[in-house]
Amino acid sequence: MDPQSGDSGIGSPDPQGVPKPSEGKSKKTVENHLNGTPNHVSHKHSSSSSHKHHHKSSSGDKHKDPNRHKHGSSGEKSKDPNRHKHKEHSSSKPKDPNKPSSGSSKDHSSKPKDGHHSSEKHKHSSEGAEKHKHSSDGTEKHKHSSEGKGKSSSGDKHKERHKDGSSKHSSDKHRSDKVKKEGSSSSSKPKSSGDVKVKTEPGLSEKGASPTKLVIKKEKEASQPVVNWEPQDSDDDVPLAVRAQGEKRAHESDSDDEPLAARAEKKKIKKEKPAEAVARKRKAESDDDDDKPIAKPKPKKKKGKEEKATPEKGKKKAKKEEPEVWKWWEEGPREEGVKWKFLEHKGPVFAPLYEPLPDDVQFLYDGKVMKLSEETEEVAGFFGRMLDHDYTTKDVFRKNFFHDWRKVMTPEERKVITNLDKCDFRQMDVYYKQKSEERKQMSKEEKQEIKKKNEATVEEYGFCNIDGHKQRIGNFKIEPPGLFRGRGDHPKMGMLKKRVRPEDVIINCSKDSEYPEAPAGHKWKEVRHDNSVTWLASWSENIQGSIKYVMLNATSRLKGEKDWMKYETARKLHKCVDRIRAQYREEWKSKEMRIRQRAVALYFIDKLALRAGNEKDSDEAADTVGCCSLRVEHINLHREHEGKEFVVEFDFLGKDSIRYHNFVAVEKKVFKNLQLFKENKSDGDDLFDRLNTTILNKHLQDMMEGLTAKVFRTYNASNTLQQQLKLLTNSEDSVAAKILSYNRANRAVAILCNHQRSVPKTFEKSMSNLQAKIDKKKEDIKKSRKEYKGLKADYKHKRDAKTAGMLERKKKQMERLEEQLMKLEVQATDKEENKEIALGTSKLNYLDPRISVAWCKKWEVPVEKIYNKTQREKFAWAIDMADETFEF
DNA sequence: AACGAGACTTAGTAAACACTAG
DNA sequence: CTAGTGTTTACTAAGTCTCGTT
Repeated sequence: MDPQSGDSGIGSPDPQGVPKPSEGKSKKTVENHLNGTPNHVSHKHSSSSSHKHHHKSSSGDKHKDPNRHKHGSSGEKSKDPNRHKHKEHSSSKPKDPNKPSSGSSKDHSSKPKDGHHSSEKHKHSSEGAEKHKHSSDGTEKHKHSSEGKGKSSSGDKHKERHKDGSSKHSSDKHRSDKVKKEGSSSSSKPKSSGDVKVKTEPGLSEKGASPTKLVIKKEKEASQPVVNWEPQDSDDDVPLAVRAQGEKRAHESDSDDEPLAARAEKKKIKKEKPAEAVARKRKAESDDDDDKPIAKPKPKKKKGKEEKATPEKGKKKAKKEEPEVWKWWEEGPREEGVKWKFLEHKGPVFAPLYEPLPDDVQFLYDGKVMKLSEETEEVAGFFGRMLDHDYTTKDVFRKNFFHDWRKVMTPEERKVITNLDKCDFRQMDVYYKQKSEERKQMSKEEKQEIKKKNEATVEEYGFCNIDGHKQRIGNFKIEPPGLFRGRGDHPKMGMLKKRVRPEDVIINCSKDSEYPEAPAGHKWKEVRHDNSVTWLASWSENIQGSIKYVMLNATSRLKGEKDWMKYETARKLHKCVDRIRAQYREEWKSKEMRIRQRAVALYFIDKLALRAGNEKDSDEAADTVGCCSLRVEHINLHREHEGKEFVVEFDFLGKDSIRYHNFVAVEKKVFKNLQLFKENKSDGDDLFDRLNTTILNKHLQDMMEGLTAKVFRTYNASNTLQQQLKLLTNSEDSVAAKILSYNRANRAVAILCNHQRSVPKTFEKSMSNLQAKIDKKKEDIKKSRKEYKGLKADYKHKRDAKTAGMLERKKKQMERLEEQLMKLEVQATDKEENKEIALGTSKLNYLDPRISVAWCKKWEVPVEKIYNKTQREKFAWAIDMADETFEF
């Protein structure tokens, strides 16, 4: 049946072990989601850990390796024969479609198979032929190989990709895995392989892991020092700083003239999108009339009034934030394409200006003190403050940084400073560390004061008035300057992220609102009134040239409504997924290569919850892929693996350079198709050369309105949660045990979606603390039990009321202790299972909150146990509308 | 079709904060 | 109250997908 066999699959995981992939056994095959999932985990994690180790070891623990995922790539980069095929490779291995990776062969145990493939291919002569033909014509895509030198063609593309030639991982990574596997196989992640987490392995897994994690580290720090809008500047410094908020009205400013209407006009043309349709379906009854009114509140209004939207809640007012509770979900649909009718805000808050270093903090060049100009010093400080980060030792990072740093130097400085190796930033590093230490040591009062100031800033800039309601803005602070640190092996790491000025910022608000005022002495780049978009301000960033936006917070109606629609679309898919699955299975047999590729890719997206995989430019970002952009080197075919037939091994870096490594048993037709897709191609060539996300999404759109590749992730994630909850929840369990079940269901989803996290730095420690607590509790119980026995014996003799009372009390105590013990144990299990899996992402972005709310209501688990305050705010709509009968 | 800009969602980590045990 | 921990929030990079152009 269905590939997914999800159902069955689902069931399979045993309640407890569910998450645990440990049992990868049979299920894996089937399942997909569930079982399959687990697999990933194991692999992935393990792998990851291994990688990590790498780093760590190599790089030195402390710093985290910026590239965590990169695997050993960092320095060595060994060239992975395979990967780069572009260039040299091409020549080298031109043809061997099958085993392109000669070198790697060892890694790919599958080699033999390849041979098969070829033969097979012949078999499917028809197909083969077709393919060839395509290839020939398919020039567009670099088709490769077809002819001998195909390589070259392919080469080009790839070339560009990894320009540096360093290939990343592939081989390395494999290697590492292997190692790990062999070595401590178990240790890594247990999962699928059946072993259960062997945590024990101190060597690799644990230790390694944690450090590894660290490795990750990010670029963030760069900006850090920045600080917040703290006290100091408050008023003066600030030209940029917004605080000036004066009183005057800038509005008249410029462009505004364009009639709002006009703008709206142009945009609105679009047709309604699915989501919208859904939307409307929801509450047909309510009409928009009411919103209308709100819409054009008078310009001035300000906060006070907003509450009114929902009369009822107005009450608490004074107290905390707004009375909130504006039940926007009970209102009728908005006019489509129009995101707001009225929008007023105070504009973004800029990063504080640079504060020059005190004179005693010096920069040395070639051992000699050198006074830098302000800007040069500022940029030097960005580098200096991250000195203990591993990436300041990376060539790419250093090179990019130095290049950009020189650009801000004065001619004289540029003349002198020609070698980064001769720069000594250590005093800056020390200085900034000291400053942050001081901040930590501040007295309570001082901290209090800062906090107050921050709150005032939030109160002033953190909210906007949209259609008469006061709503929180998500990111009203503009990103401070610093050194860019992309994730993974990013070609631009170390580049200078420039300071954003008001002149770079476009403000979006109602024409009839009070316009935000640019900081004193500055002007906005533009003030526009586009109500077809949701952003309040935007600017373009200098590293990738992309646009950054100031948008509303997740609790806002704009975001909430969209989120709700997202789940409605997924539920819609639920209704026709069988049909879609049947179709793509049928298409595996299609005569047309492009149809088969599309069908196989869709199968992966559905079964494994892979991301769509848009194409990306390798000069601009790390080399990562998704389903449609998988390359030949990312999958290995194993006719047989660990007792299963037709196993596809995935090993690639996905979003954020997180590794995805999984062994998946697939159906024979899929396997055969993959062999064909790989034929005559070498590493670096696209696996699905006749497919891209546009084609795929277009096809999906035809099958269901509003359907795109990512809907499958949402659907499978939510569906898995619902099924797992059904499976794992025991009515007799205590609330704590039920929560564990919930977390396990959540975990199954996180594994499916490959949501990883680094092992918390303090994991080992906190785990052993927990264990100690458990041991102690056990001791207590033993003691208590003994005492109880003693009392009992006593009572036998005395039979007096007093002893009876004591006996009773003792008994109660024992029970209490046992319960506490159980709770601790549950906690320990949960923690261990969650070591390197991040539940947050799926909870926040993939799981229909109504499923969780319904579950809570059904089992009488307080929602607070599942969602914290922020989450409850974000999912207020679901909490309010779902009852225990909700079905996804 | 291929591109590129634009808009918005999804993602993991570090900083900030809250909480607890000592 | 302090230090150590666990949790939440801030931050911003990295995806997806749409749309208008060429």
